[in-house]
Amino acid sequence: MASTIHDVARLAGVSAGTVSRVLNDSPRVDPRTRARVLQVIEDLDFRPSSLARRLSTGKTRTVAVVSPYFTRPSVVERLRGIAAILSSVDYELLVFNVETAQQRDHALDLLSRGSHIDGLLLVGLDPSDAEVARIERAALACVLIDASHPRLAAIVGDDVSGGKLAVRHLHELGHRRIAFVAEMPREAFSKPASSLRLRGARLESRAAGIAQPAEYLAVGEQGRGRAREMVSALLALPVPPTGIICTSDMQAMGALEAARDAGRAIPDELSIVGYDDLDIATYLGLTTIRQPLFESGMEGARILVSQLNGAPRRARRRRLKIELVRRTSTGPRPGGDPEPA
Amino acid sequence: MASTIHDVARLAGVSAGTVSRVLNDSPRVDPRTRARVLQVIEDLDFRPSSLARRLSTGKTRTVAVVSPYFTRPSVVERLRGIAAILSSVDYELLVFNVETAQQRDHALDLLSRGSHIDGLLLVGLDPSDAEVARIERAALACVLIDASHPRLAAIVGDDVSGGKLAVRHLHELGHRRIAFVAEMPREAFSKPASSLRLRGARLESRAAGIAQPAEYLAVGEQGRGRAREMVSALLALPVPPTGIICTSDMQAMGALEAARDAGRAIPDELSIVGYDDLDIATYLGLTTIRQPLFESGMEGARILVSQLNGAPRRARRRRLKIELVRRTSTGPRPGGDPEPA
DNA sequence: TTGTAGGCGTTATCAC
DNA sequence: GTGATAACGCCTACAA
Repeated sequence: MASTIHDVARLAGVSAGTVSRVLNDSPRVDPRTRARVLQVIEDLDFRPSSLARRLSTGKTRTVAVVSPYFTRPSVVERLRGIAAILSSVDYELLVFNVETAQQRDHALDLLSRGSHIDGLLLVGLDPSDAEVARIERAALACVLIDASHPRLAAIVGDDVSGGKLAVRHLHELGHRRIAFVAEMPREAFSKPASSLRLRGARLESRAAGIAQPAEYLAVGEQGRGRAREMVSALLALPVPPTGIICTSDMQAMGALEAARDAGRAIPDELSIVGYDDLDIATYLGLTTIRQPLFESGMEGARILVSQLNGAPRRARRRRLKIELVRRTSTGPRPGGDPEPA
Repeated sequence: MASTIHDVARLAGVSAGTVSRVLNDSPRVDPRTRARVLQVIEDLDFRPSSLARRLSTGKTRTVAVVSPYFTRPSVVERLRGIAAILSSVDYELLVFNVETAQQRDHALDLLSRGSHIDGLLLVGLDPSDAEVARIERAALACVLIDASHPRLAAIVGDDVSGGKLAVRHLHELGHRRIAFVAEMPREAFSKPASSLRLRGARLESRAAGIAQPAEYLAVGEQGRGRAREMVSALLALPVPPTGIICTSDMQAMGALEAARDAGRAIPDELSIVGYDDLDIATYLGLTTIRQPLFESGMEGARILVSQLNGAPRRARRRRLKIELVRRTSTGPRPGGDPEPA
């Protein structure tokens, strides 16, 4: 049905090779033949089969991105950055959403062997050594976003600093009773950024001489619902925290709900800090740690493309800047005067 | 570098054809040869090149989805439904995010000719007759989601009914001064669902004898920010509306912000209705029209796959049920007693 | 400048 | 059952 390069050749009275040269605008072709060929191409509405071309050249101009829960707002934003870059340089984008360990393995296996992609972008997903070995064997370019591995290039947020920033902010506002709400997905696809943020928070707490009682640490599945439960429990404590630091904005939303449930005024009775600075954060007036999600996607894609263009595949770790965005969900510690430790 | 079917053949002492038969588990192959071949495949960690296979069979097991603004929450949810079905039947998913008319044309052109996909899913995007012709010529299966065309299968929400439902709800609560906030994207990719919802709303208004002054209709770009502006203007009117119907939850968020800005209590002084029932709607307590986004994606993908499996490609329009979800953003008309028209 | 021939890695149609 | 052989549609030496 669809016409081939041979049809064009025949109608233009040239050989298939010549048509191919026109297609790839090789310099060595007579202007008049070129014109003739182009005319026939136009008439036939002919487009070369990208499949055949790929097989022949070994280049697919396709990259795959695999990510757990690609539906999460933070991931979507990264995906958007990736798509923006790729479409600008005319690469196609294959997406794999993985929600179970099995899907994860399947996708990675498929991609590192099927040889129908040039590059791989892993977001929020730490590959195993064996997987990295296969990726290298397949000569695939690969960049990690919000994940890491010693042999691969990676884009990460500065999560430890982010955690520190959050604590410092509350500390400066006079808070001494600070609780943490962290996420620990059921399926651990990566050493969660969450734990790094938590680590930063604890480091800063220690440095500032803030006590960290065990009951002030709540860890649970990601998402608003679970966070709401956990924060409700925190607020029901005999000595509840005056500040709560969440490792994501979604969790912070849950915290806001819990505060509302418990009748705690924000920020007069309770301060809440989120992480990500999603779009809704401005709506919520949420004080949060902003990390450049869109940019992380762009940057990861850029590096991948440069590797695809022949740049050396160094295992460099690029750490993106974060910053605290102060809004109205945080305020001075209730009570007025400093609290005895 | 990577091994081919011939390497396997050689090492197993058979012909490539036989290896191929083993790969596609054809019945007519001696159990012992099969075992031998499988062993070699294992040893070599061999996987057939999907590219070569595709070229040879003409089937790619890949479908593309193209959508404007695939980053919008409602689209993401649909995408998730699509991905769920496709991965379950082992199809790969190529995504095209289009944000300009040019990208849109480019994507459609590319896909309908490159012949490297089996099917096409268009979400929120009405193809032109010419485009449909090309799609048919390329023998591509194609299903529309939240869009329509006389010659293609489509999944749509019952937008007209949704608009009616919203008006009926406010009417029953006693409201007589009802304003509409609709979205009109800068680039019109499809006859926006928004306008259908609006139509339903107007029909119901007329039926209920509700006046529809021109100043009660605000149309602007999608998104929270613009809606906030438009609603602020509505609230500043000499005779402001007591109820506002938005054609999306994002706009409803903007409306809530505007109400907050203007110091209007929700729902005591102002009722607001959204559309979509996004995840945040529960957080906001937003009364809204729920449409099954995830299901629409699944259903669209299902139909596409069935077509790919040989089902007839009928241009059937499947209309998904919607329902009103009542929450706390709507209440009785302020003032108590009925208003003189 | 252009044509020819071989190859990319499979599958499919024949014979044997 | 299994092995040649010819597609699939393009690219790219190598020749001419």
